[in-house]
Formats: sequence, C-alpha cells, structure tokens
Amino acid sequence: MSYELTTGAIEQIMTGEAVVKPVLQVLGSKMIAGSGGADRYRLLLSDGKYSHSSAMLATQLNNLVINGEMETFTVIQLEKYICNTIQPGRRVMILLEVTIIASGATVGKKIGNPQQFKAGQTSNEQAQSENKPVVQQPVQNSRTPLSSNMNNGPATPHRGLSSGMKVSQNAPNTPGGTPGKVHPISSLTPYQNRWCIKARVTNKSAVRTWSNSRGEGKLFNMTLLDDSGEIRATAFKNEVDKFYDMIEINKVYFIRKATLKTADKRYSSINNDYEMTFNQETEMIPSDDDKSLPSLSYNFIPINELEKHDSGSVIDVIGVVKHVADLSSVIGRQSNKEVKKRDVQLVDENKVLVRLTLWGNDAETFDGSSNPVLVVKGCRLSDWGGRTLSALASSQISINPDIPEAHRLRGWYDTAGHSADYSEFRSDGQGPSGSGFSTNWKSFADIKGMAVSENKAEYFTTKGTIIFLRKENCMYQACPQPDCNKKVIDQSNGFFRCEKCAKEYPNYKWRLILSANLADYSDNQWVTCFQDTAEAILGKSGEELGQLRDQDENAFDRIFTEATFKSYVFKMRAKVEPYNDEARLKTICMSATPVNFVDYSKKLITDIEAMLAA
DNA sequence: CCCCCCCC
Repeated sequence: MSYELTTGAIEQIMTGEAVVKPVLQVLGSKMIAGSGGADRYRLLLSDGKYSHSSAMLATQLNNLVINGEMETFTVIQLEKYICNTIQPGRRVMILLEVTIIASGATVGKKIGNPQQFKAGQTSNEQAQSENKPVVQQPVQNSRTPLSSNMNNGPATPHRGLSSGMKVSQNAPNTPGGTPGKVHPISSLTPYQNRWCIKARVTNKSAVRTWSNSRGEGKLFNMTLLDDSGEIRATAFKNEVDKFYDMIEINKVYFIRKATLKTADKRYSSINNDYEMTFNQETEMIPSDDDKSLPSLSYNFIPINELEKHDSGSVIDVIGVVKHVADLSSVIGRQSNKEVKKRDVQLVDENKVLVRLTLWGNDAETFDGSSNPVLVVKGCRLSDWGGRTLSALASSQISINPDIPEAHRLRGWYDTAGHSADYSEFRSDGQGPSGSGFSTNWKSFADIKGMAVSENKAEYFTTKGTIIFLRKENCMYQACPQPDCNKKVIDQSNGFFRCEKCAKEYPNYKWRLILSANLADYSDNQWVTCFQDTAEAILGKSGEELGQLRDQDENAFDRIFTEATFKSYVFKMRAKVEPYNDEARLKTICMSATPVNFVDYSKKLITDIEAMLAA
C-alpha cells in the first residue's frame, strides 16, 4: 500500500499560502522541555518533496507523541494548523488538530526523497513578512455554526475570515503600549502574544468566590464579541478589582495582553476553541460604541441535532414552549436542599420534542402560557432519556426575544406547529420516553471509560449477571421508625439505640445492604444494592433473611447460591466519589428487573441495525 | 486559579 502526500505543501505553507488539510509524513520528533510540565514537541515533517522541522505540536496533542502514535514514518493529515512568522523569513507551523492516516509501522519507510526546505529558497518568500498569522480555511470553518439553517439571521455574526481578518482600525495609544492593529477575535490563539481586539461585552457575570483545596479567590466571566466571533474571558482577584466596575454590558472596549488557553466546552457555549484569562498586564480600554459591532450571538443547535453533541456540553437552544409542567421540587442529592424545578417541552420545525428543566427562580417565575418562544443561551445537554436539557445559573433565558429565528418559529408554530406530531428522544429504541421508561443503555466498560465527572451521577442501564454476592455484612439492625433506617446500637439490655432519633427502642428491623459483583458483556463491577433491590435479587424480605440467618444457616447460604448467576436488566447510578484521597467509582444498583427476552432481543436487533447503518 | 447547577 502506498500513501500519497500533498507534494509541495510544505513550500506553500512556509511561504504563507493556505493549504487545506495537507497529508504529510512524520520523519521525527523531538521533545523541547518546558517549565512546569509544559513540554512541547517539534516535528520533522515531509511532503515527499521537502522536509521541514519548524512544526510544533499544540500541547493538547502531546499524547500523540507520548503514546507513540506519531512515530517516525506516520502519515498524518493536518486538519487544523496555523503558521506564525517569528521573525521575517522564519515561520513556525503549529499543529492544532491532526488525523493519523497510517501508523509508522504500517508505512515503514520514508516516502519520496524529501530535501530540507530552507527559507528564502522561493521567490515569494518576501510577500508574507508581517507578524500576522495565516490561518488556513478549516480553522475558519470550525467557527461557522453547526446549524447553518438557523444561523443566517443578522443577529449571528459568523462571517468569513476574509472580512474578519480586515485590519483597518487602530487601537489607541496607551501609556503602557504602542499603537497596534485591531485583530479579529477569531484569529486569537495561544500561540501569538501581540494582539489587540475591539469587542462588545455581551455578557458579564456576577463576582463569584470560591474556596477549595487549591486555594480561594474571586472571579467573574464575560463574553466578548466582534464581527468575527466571540470569546469568553475570565478575570480573577486583582483583575476583578481592577476591571469589574468599569465593564458594562453592551459597551465596546479595546483589550490586549490577556492569556489565551484552550476552552473547555463543558462549561460554556461560547463558540470559540479558546478562552481568555486576564492577567496583571491586561489592558481594557473603553471605546466609542462602534455600531458595526454586533450585539448578540447565538449558536443554536436544532433540537433534532442534539444527539450529535456531547452529553455534558453547554449549548444554545431555541424552541416554542409546547407544554409546561407544574412547579415541583426535588431534594438535591449533593446539597440535601430542596430545589424548585419546572419541566417544559420545547419544539422546533424539525418536529422533535425535548425536555428542558428550569431551576429555582427561573422555574418559579416562568410563565409558559401562550406557548412563547424560549431562547436559552448556555444550557446543559444531558443524555438522560436520550437527550434532555437543563438550565444553569449562568444560562441567559429570553422569552419571545426580538430575533429573526424567534419570529420565524412563532409564525411556523401558529400556522402548523401547534397541531404537528413530535417525536421524542429515547436512548433505548423502545417504549415511550418521558413516561418513566427512560433508559440509557451503557456497559460497565463504557462507564469506566467515561471518567464520570465528580459530583455528577451517571444513570445507566445494562443487562448483566450476578457473579458473586457477599453474605458478610449484608444486613444490619436498623431503627424501627418507618422513615429512619439508621443503624441501631445494641445496648445489651434488650434495647437498641438510634443516634439519629436519639431514642432507645425494644425492637429493630433488618435492612439490607448487599455488595454484589455484576458482569455484563464488557466488564464486571462491584455494586451496592439497598433494601428493595437486594430483596428482589435474593427473593426474600429483609425480615425473613434476618431470621433465617439466626435459625438456619444452611438455608441462608442457599439463598445466596441460588441468586447467583441470574441475569437481570439493571438500572444503575454511578458516581465518582472521593475515598481516602482517591477518586473511586461508586455504583449503586437502583433496580434489578428480570430480563424480558422479547423486549431485549428487539433492542439488540435495533442496535445491530444501527451498527449496520453506520 | 472557576467550572456547583441539583430529580428521575
């Protein structure tokens, strides 16, 4: 098998031309030790004609080298890169995203007979000597909305790079700096440090304080927008004092000398791969309002496309409120506090319905009569029951906003949408979702590989078999009060003391807490079964088991033997919890239902069909 | 350097 490289790409890139997704071969890599674990890798790349060693791997891709996926002779495709001029005639490529086309072992040899590329060996080298990054097309594409059909309104400022890259307005002279050119937000990367943007502040959070094992402090976030894109910025401590009061939502500022880093999509819906952190050097200077700067930016995900996005990510959504549930409340598992909630159903033209949960004040004050158009900027996407949405404290919620998308949805709903049929998300391919039948099929291996985030429980369903039940300590003497299951202390005088009720009782009840090792097709897992599930698995009540243990040990043992190697559909709750300074996956079995083989076979057939279609 | 956002 031979692999074709993009011959001539290195020369083109090094002379400032944008080459879209070139295919190159790795001929070597070298670690450049950095401070504080910030090692970088420099690569020798070849296009078959020329080789060049001025290519740096973005640090988030370091693992590719560490794992050996970039060994010598590997053929790669550059999905995203930028090329910066360090000094006239000296360019450095930074690889931001690569696809491995073929491993070094598979290729096994150097392709072609590449010569070392030297700056200045071509005629157009002088054309590009400005210190301005040349960004190749796919970088720009990555910023265009995923939902183009819903993003063409004037309120969404995602223009092409050519207009975004215009360098027309000068930043002001400041005591601390020299005049500079205004850069588009979309061109900012962690790999350049001399830039100035002119942006409108479209959102500004309250000041928040934190305190954790790494320290404490205060911070606030803001969103900055220009006609090329948007970026999230965070200011901490001193910078909060310095900037918080002077920053006003909707005003325009020149900003420079902040730190750029890779954005974490779990925490924001801002359409940018990077985010900004203010530092002691950062300058933010008010400007006259520039009416050419847009004032709103949404990256709406159509409801039927929510499945294409990662569970846990933060997204923007727009829909008509088809149904509003009554206000209700739940007890937070973590906080143990009561929280108000309200579920609404959102629909759009694609005829898919999704549940959105509003919390706290948003839930209490929400008026969904008259089927308003609801816009939520920054709500969390979850895969509970297929796909559901949950508003966050940071979500910006707007009812019937004056934007084109909202007007279009209004017209559509009033004419057709109100009487249309909608499909709902479901993760199991069977049974109506939203009717307490929600299922999130995942294997034990899936869950272990997901690195379930702390504080957030993952609910999932798997078909598995009991392979071991621990008889020891599977039950305890509990407080006889109906709602108190606290363990009692035997006073050895015929009374049992409950510390929670601060009372002594002449009796107790048996409660089960059964450790079980379950196996599914992928892996096995120790799980905890409390009263109801333990009774279901053992086929005996806690009281019966308690008596049996004291009266007939053989019969007691037999119950465990007989319960072992039976299969069930298990509903589980998995969560990473700290345990002696280490994070452990704690899994609780919520229910164990005998396998309905007709239903389960149907599910398997659906899964197989989906695999074949993919 | 935050990043919790709750329930099934």
